[in-house]
Amino acid sequence: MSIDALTFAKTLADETRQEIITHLCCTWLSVNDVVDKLHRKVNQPTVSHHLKKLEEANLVIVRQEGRQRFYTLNQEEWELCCNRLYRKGDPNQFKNLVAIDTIK
Amino acid sequence: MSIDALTFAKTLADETRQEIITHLCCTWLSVNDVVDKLHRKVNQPTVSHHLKKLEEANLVIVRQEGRQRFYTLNQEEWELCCNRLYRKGDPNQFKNLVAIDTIK
DNA sequence: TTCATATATCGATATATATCAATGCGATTT
DNA sequence: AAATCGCATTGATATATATCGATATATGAA
Repeated sequence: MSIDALTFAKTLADETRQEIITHLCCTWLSVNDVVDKLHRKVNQPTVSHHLKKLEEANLVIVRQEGRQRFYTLNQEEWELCCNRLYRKGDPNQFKNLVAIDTIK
Repeated sequence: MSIDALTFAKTLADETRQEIITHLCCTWLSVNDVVDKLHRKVNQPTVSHHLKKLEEANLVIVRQEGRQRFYTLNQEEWELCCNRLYRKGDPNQFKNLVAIDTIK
């Protein structure tokens, strides 16, 4: 099930999470990899917190391997959410805002 | 000048504002019109607050008429922001996240 | 001028959440 | 078994902001 536009927006509404997303496109990174990518501006628990939020929003996929957890962007979900925000020429495009959690 | 992805997300990350947006597509509404559309779930100062946020994000256009102010969705800006979040098949699409305020 | 209307602003409050240090927990290594 | 590593969770704190009542302001009406 796909998340609604409000959850999508709330998940994106944080600078650290946006930065994390930019690093998770087309790659699998462990939690500590992400911490490094952020140049240690934030600590590991903070990264864990954000990854959890992203996972709850279905915007990342997780793969456990030994004692590491690898994350990558869920591009399908990303595309779904973005397309729901805007479809060119569709007069009903804004009906999908706010309270849509019944899609797919 | 167009807003960056973080401002866009933060502006959308509120249920009341999303509801307001759905009512401002293709119509001009006064502040009190919006209050009515929201079935008075929130009061006029709250609506004023949200409209100001939307105006600061360049997501609405304002037209003053007498003692009323009419708002409508800025569809160009909306399209710009959405397209910046996702462009199918563009491997660089996520470079536009986080800190883009230099566009146009 | 006085009154009413439309909206913005202010001050206060409540709620959400980002962040970190400390710690817990499971998996691997020695 | 003991130590270590990777990550999650917890508890505490700080900050952001949504909301409202009260009030200010500006415009139009009487």
